[in-house]
Amino acid sequence: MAQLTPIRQEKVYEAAMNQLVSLIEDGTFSTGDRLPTERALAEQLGISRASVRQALTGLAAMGLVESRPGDGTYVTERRTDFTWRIDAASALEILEGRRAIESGTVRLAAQRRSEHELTTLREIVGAMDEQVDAGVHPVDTDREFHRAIAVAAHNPVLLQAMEALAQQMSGPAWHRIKLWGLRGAEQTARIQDQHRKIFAAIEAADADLAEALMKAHIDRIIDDVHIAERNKRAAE
Amino acid sequence: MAQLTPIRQEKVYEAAMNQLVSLIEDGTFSTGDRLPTERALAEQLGISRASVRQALTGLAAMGLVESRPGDGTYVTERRTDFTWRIDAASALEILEGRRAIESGTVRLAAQRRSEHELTTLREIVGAMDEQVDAGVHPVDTDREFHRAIAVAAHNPVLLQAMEALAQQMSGPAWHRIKLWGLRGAEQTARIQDQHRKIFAAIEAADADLAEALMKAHIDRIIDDVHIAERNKRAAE
DNA sequence: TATTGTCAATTGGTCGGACCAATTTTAGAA
DNA sequence: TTCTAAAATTGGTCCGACCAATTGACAATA
Repeated sequence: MAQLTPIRQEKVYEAAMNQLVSLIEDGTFSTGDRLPTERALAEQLGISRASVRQALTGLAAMGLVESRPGDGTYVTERRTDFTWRIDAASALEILEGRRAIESGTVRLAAQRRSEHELTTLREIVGAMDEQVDAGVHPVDTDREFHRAIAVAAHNPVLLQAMEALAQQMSGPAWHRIKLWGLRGAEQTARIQDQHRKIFAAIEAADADLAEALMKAHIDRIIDDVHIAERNKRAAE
Repeated sequence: MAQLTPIRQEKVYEAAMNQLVSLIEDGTFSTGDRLPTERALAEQLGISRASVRQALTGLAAMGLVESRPGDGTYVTERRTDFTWRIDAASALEILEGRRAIESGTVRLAAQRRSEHELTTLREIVGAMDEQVDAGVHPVDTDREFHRAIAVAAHNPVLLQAMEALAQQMSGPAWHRIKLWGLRGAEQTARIQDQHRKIFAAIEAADADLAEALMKAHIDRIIDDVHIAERNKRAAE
């Protein structure tokens, strides 16, 4: 006997849902747009408002649309950026956050980096080399380096977390650390050496090594901060 | 100036949805079970049948339940051809973020936890034990556990990062992951065992062990999501 | 002028009731 | 006992009504 497949009767509200999803996906209704009113949709689709509401409820549950009473129904903004509300924190607390986030980030970067991203990183390391040789502190380039790693990790969550922290690293507390801690040709050379090793580990796709190096890198900075705090207290 | 947050009025069908989701996630209604009839739910919840249907439509759109005319509404069995669209990817991204953040958090918690925080954690683990023994899935308690660890880490940056991620873990994909990714007495027992070991490491102030255990814990969940996704594709 | 208050129109949210179609159960007929 | 047809149950759809929130127009007020 032939294999019979059960007839699947498409429900009205499912049909409406599919139609609306198509219109949203092909851009007829773009993110932020307001959909026609429920009553208008009901009329245009030739179905009852109850069915329209079922369809919209489904879309809302999937996170595709959002309804506001008295206003209308809107296509949800595809928010890649969720709010990392990070209150002003001490330099140490931020560094501890970076230690966690960046050690996970560099691990993924070592596994996923593309050739192009590898080239970018190589260029950044080279640029830092030049600046160090010229006796300049590669502050901005350093930030670029860490950001490029986050990009290479191909994870927007971690990338945004890093950027949120980077933004915090411009407060007064952070400024003082640069003055007291990260001065001196010797420290600069040390940091640059760590950068080179981290890049090498990423290039070699050695995730464990890259993670360990990044932890050591930030741990050293944390130590510097501790020393800076101590010097500061002593100076007072 | 004080920060004002817009008042968000919970709609009736959303409240019903949340209540049903909870009951499904903690196993009161298990996979394959038949829910009460719409009319019964309407009466028990004290709302109209229309609102009940909205809630059920939402759950159906998330792939949590399935309705059959003339029969009833059932908690979805493992495979359904309903699209679990975009969200699987973002779920993995969030889990990767958690892996990084929580492994750093638990390390600090092991070093800094106070006696009081230790007591809190012990109580949470105990509560989870009871729930597991009672055959209930400790969904909320699990969240409490992870949050308590972040509190014990004494780092507001990491705590806020964790809460930001926790807030993201409420989309449709997550309900499905909880439903048929982390289901089964076996998996529940495994997870609870991991929780106990993590707590023990924190209690013993063994930061390295705690970090390793937390990574393994989340890696297993990531594996589960991969498996669930693979099952999904295989069923299509 | 600029702010505040008022009112009407619009829109989504909720409700109750009604009927249909599919399914299951029941009761009756063979 | 077995089969069949009616009845009860259940989800699917529709209608009409009212509520509550929002908006915009316009008057009132400082």
